Amino acid sequence: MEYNFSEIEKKWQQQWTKNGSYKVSNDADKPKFYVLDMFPYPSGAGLHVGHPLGYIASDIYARYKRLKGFNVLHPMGYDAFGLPAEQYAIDHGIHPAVSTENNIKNFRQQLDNIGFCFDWDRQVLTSEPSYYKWTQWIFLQLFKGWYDRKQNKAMPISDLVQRLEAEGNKHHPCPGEPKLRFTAEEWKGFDHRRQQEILMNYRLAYCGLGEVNWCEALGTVLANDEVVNGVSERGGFPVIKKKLRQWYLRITDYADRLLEGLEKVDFSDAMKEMQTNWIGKSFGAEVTFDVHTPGAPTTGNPASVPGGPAVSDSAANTPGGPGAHRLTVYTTRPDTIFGVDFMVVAPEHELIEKITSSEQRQAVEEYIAYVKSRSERERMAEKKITGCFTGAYAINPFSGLQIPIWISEYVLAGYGTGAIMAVPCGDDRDFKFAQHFGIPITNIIGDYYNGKEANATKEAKLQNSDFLDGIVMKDAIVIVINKLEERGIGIRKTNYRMRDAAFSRQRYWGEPFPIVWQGGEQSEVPEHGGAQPGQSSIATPLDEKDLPLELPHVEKYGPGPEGEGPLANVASWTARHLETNTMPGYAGSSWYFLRYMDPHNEDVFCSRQASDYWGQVDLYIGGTEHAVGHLLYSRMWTKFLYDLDQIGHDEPYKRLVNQGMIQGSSRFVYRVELKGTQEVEELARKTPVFISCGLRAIEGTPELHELVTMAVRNIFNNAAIEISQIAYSQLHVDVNIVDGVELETAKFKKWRTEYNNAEFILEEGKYICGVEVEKMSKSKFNTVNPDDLVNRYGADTFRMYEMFLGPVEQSKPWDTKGIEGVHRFLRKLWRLFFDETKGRIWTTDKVTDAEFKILYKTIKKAEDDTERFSFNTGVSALMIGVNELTDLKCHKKEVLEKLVIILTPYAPHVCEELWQLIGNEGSVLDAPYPKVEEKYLVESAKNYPIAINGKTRTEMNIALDATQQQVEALVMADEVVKKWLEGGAPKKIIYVKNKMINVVI
RNA sequence: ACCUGGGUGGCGGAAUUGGUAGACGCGCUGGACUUAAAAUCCAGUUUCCCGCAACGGAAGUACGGGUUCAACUCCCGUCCCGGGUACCA
Repeated sequence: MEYNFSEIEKKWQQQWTKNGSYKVSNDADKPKFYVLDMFPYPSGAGLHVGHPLGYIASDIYARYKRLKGFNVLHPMGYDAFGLPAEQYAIDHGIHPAVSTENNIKNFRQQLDNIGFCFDWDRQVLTSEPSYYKWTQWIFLQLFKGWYDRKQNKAMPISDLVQRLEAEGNKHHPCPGEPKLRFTAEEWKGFDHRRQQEILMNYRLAYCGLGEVNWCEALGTVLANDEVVNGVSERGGFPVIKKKLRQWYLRITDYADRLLEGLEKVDFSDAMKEMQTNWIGKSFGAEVTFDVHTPGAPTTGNPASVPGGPAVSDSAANTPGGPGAHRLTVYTTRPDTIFGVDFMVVAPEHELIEKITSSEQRQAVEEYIAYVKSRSERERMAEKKITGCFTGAYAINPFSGLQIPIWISEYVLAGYGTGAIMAVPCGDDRDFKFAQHFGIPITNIIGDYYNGKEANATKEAKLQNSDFLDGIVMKDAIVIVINKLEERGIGIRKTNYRMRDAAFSRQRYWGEPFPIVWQGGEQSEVPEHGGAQPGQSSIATPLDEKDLPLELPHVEKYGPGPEGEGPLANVASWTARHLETNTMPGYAGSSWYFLRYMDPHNEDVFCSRQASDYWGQVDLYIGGTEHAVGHLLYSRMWTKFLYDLDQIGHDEPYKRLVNQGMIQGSSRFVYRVELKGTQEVEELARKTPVFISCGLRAIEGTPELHELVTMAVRNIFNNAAIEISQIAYSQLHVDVNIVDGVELETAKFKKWRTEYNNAEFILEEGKYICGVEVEKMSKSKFNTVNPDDLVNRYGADTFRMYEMFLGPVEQSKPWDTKGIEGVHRFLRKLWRLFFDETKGRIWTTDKVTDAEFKILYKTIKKAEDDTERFSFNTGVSALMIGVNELTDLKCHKKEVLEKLVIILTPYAPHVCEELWQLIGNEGSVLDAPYPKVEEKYLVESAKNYPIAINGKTRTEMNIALDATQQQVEALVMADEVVKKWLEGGAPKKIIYVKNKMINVVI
């Protein structure tokens, strides 16, 4: 009787489906456990071996918890809206709904092959109207909500309106326009339009202007990814920044709660760190500097600046006439105010054109043009220091000194005020900038500054700092802030690096906004960036009973006339004045974990009963690439729904485990490009010549030239061939036609018609490919399809091998080779029960202590490893167990059936089969997880390693209850130890019970 | 550039709390079984040195320092690779 995996797996997959083995009920007397995977985007490329890694891990854990007696929810679905399907539609004319459906069918087939325990009755699809109805509904609640900072929670906007009517906005300043103040009377005096304008600036989902990458030639907005070297990736057309009306989520209102929430969830420290840094909460001050441009009239003595509005960075309402400008910076280190040697403003800063001196104007304009040609990504990644002096000076409010104002791309417009005060002795980037441009550096920290690099210490006693001299920096911070506030030239300020989340896309394949623009044309975008977009129209929510607002069918996916989304071209849509933007990819994924709990509910997004039963996701598995996007958004939505009392918990995920990426291991061939006579080049064009990787290493040498010449003469059978120059190009080759690193040349010739008559320059008779570890991707020909492996080795082997590859949380390159070993393990397990010739060999004989010891040792290790997600060592423990039982020729049912149970989460099919074959009733899926009997594991002695000065020299078997004295006596009597001591006495003997012994001499 | 993770044999990796570095598996080498192959089983496999051999010695966890009786593990610095950096998902 052989281990026939394909029959077994087919049989049990059918059986489990038939029996509804994976259906999950919303009420059970068992404790609940919710295991969730980050659902996939159903890409056209299908699954590669990297996808299932996390799913297998979660599947093992879900099955393990089920064996442990939990009611386990383990659902799956698809994040089905997104850019690739739309791009595919543009390229191939296939509607995204159609390609998405096909892709999902394919995904499902592939997933089913692997034998997951998903409850498919609960599948969610974000692109289904029955699902996005509720995405739209939640959006409407956000639109109709505002954040009450007094109560620290979201409230309905109607509640705000009542307050504004009663008391104006003095207790609830407007987050979108902090300086706006009005009384109840003023509020009542505003017309409807103005009131709506103001409310927009309170809403949690609001409209504003945002900069996008605009490509005129493609007539579309591009993602940062799609912009390379300042031009579009497709076509290489110029890309500029353009302001468009956008929707935003006011996630910044939740910044503090998103930070606090991290304390009560079980995420990795790295993950918490990343989110914390992303939110980037900092404390400091905004400081306003007067600006003076030589050649223009100035405001005179800084001390005489009138109180007025404390902070303003615009000249418009600054008294003092033309030329009187002010620059506001944000700093976390106001204590260094006397060390400010220059100011830097972002190239986008609106003050630049007003303050630039006539001498510097041309240089500034050139610099700004240069910055515009660079993508955001490049600006950040640039090591090179660039900048330009504006010709203007800021006046240090304390010293009265003139400080040059520079522009540089390392200051970003979106952070703080878009301007900084630079303190080169205390900040590394400022230091490098000062050095590069020869700006003199003021030392305010004495010996802490060595003149060679900046020192960001807060411990130094300040020098050259007037009234701060002698004060330790960290104490000076608050002194300066108080002084700033006293004099009305600054305020204390908490700043967040995180910005509000852009929530609209000028695309087709996403959720439509349930918004109608009333009283005007929504496409009117003010030319000069006025505070309010679409001034003549008012965003009005659709009635909730009219949801879902279904995405209309379109034939073309091009952008609208003003760069709006494709919906702007749909006459019926624009006739109703519906919003033409759609929601971004992360909308649907921000709450899908709730829908799984109650997927078919038509009355609410998820009943309170269901969400109270399932509560938080107990285990969430997904990649770190979502660390700051999806995870923050979904955490915010959860908190919002909690504020509205729609759900009873305010953190979606109790525990998060990040699976690593499985990287592709790419293979390369090297095509030789010959330069020589026309005849040679012609020949080489018709007959591509490839050189083996190892030979290529001697590139440029005469040896290579000779080698290639000889080879080419040989190939073309023409001894007269002369080659003037050799180059080669590195090309990806499909990993599936490479055996290890050796190219299967016959398959290669068939791979592409142009290679049909390829010739090879071999090393030692083989063509060796180049190797590089890269992201797994179709275009790199390094993807490995799980289906092939499942067909060849079975799902159980595949599952175990993916786990055996290494720690789930670690990224590692894929290598198919080792899969044989895991397959051998399962066959070896099978042979504990059945013999090929003899058939059944399992018995009901009495189990020996030695056999029990192996069993319980294995259970203990496997359970422990499964519990802590160390699946690779778990598999290893199971292998060791089977090896040892095989060595003892143990075929006893009592041992084997317990082994089968603990293996079930990893290899469910073969375990179910064996479970039945040894005569058990019911399914192994619900078998009780065996308890470890510790009595078989008790040891009385240990083989201690004996180290001399920390280096292991010998071993000794010593009783575990030995005392220090006993151990010392035994050790001193040992021959090896004596030899090392050479008659002397040891300085010390260190004895760590159950660990080791170290003799120090 | 910034944030974050990683670097251990020919390869994937193990070493859970500072305590025998290389578990388990792949590959490779040799052997057994077989007409042969597959399958299976046995032995060996970090590098270098000495030696007939057993035993033995030295080095060794990216690199350079440090702490400690003891460091893959902790600290300081450097290099390299992956992920993220706000419109890929």
